[in-house]
Amino acid sequence: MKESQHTDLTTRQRAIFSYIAERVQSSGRPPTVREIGEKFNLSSTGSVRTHLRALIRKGYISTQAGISRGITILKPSAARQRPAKPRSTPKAIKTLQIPVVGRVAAGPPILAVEDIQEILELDEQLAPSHGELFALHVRGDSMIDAGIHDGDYVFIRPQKVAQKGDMIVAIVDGEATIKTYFPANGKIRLQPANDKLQPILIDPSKTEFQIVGKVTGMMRRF
Amino acid sequence: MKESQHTDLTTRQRAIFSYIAERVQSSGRPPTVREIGEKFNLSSTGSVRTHLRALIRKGYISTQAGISRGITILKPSAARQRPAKPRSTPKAIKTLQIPVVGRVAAGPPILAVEDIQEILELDEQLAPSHGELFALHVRGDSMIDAGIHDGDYVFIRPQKVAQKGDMIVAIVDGEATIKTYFPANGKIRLQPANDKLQPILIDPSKTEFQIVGKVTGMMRRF
DNA sequence: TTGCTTTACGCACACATGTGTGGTATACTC
DNA sequence: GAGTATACCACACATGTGTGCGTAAAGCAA
Repeated sequence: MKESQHTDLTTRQRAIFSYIAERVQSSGRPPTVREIGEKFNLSSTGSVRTHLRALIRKGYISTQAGISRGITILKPSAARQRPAKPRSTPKAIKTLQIPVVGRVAAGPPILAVEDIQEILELDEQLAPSHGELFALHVRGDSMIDAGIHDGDYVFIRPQKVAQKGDMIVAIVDGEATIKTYFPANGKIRLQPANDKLQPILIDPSKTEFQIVGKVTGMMRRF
Repeated sequence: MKESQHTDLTTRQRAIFSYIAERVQSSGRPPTVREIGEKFNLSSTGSVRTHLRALIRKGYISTQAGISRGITILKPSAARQRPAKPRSTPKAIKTLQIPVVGRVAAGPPILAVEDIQEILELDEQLAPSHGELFALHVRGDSMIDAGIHDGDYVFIRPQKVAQKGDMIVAIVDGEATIKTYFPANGKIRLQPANDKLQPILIDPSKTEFQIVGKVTGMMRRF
C-alpha cells in the first residue's frame, strides 16, 4: 500500500506541501514563493504559483493576498509523512506534562487555569506545540461528528485568537464550550459538530466571549 | 516596574514580545514591523525597531536581516503564562514508552512487533495496562461510528483471547484490522463500527486468524 | 551637570515578495 | 481533435517590508 494518505495530491504537490509545512514547523515562518522555487529548482515564480494554486484548490493551504509569507497550512495532519527511516538511534523523547483542568477561568490579563485534577504526561510529538498545553475532560456530544465523544480528553493550546474553522475552546457567558469557530462581519458563529444541535450566534458586544485556546489533539481510554 | 517574572524586560517590551509570540503561535507567521506598530499604536516603524533591538539585545528574539517577517522567538518559554498554581503535592508520574508499529506480526509464543516507527511516551493512567502496550496508526474508516477515525492512534494491549464485544486488533489473512469481536458457535464475526461496511465472517479452520490484542485507548492530533 | 536608557515620531531608500501575463511541453480524458 | 490538468520558463510590475538616519522628550544614576 503506497501513498494511502494523500492520493489527491500529485507527488510534486505533496513534496511542496510538506516542505511548506516543515518550514512553518521548524522556522516558525512560511517560505516565500521564491524560497520554494529555490528549494525545488524552479527558476520561475510562475511555476511555484501553479503548484500553490493547486494546493489551494485542493484545500491544503490558503494564502493571504498581498502579504509576504502569506501561506497558511490548512491540513497540518496531512503534513506528517511517515519517517520512512528505521531509526537506529532511538531519539530522545521529550515529554510534556499536561494539567487536566476542571474549570477554566478567563481572567485578565491571561488565562488562569484552576482546579487541576490530574496531570498527564505526553509525548511531545503527539502534541506538537511550542506553548503550554492543558487538557479538558469533554462533557456532552456537541462535537460527536468530529469524533469527539463524551468523556474524551481534548488538548488545548492557549491562544486568544483563532482562524475560521478552528476547533476552539471558548468562554461564553462564563461557561467553557468546545465548538468550531466561524467569525462573520462582527458576529461569531460557534458551530457544533452535531447534526442535532444548532449553532450558537454571538454578538461579542453583548455577550461575554473569549477564546481560550485551540484544540490540538484528543485522547480516549476504553 | 512590577513584574515578578521577566524583570529584564520593561512592560512595553514584554507586551510586544508576547504579541509576537502569540502571532507565531496562532497564525504561524511572525508579524511585520508595521503590523506590530499598528497593534501598539506606534505610527513610526522606527519606534517598533527600537523595541525590537531591545528584545534582540536581551536575547528574547532574533531577526534575520533583510527577510520579511524575519523575527524568531528565542524564548518560547518566556512567552508562556505563569504556571498558575504551585501544585502542592505533585504526584509521581509514571510514563510508558509505547512503540508505534507499522506492521504487526503474530509469531509464537508472543507478539513480535516489527517496524517500529516512533515511540510515544504516555502517562500510565491514560493507558492503564499491566502489560506491554503498543500503538497502531489507524487506516480507514471501519470504526468511525466508535469515534475512531482514519489517522488516529489506537493503543493495544497484547492478548490472544478476547471477550464478546471487545474492540480488538486481529490478523486476518496476514493483514491487521481493527474490529469488534463476536464469536459464535465456532465461527467469528468481526463487526466494523460503520453502517456502510459489512461484518466479516471467519471460519478459523479455513482462514488465518489471530487476535493481537485489545484496544485500550486512542489518541488523535489535529 | 553629563550620560544612558526608554519611548516615540517622520521619512526615504532598497530590496523582498506576491501577482499577472505569455509562452512551451506532456499526459490524460471525452 | 478539443479540453483540461500538470509542470515548467521568462519577465515586468506594484506593493510589502526591513533598514538607516535624524529628532525629541522623560526618567534615572553617577
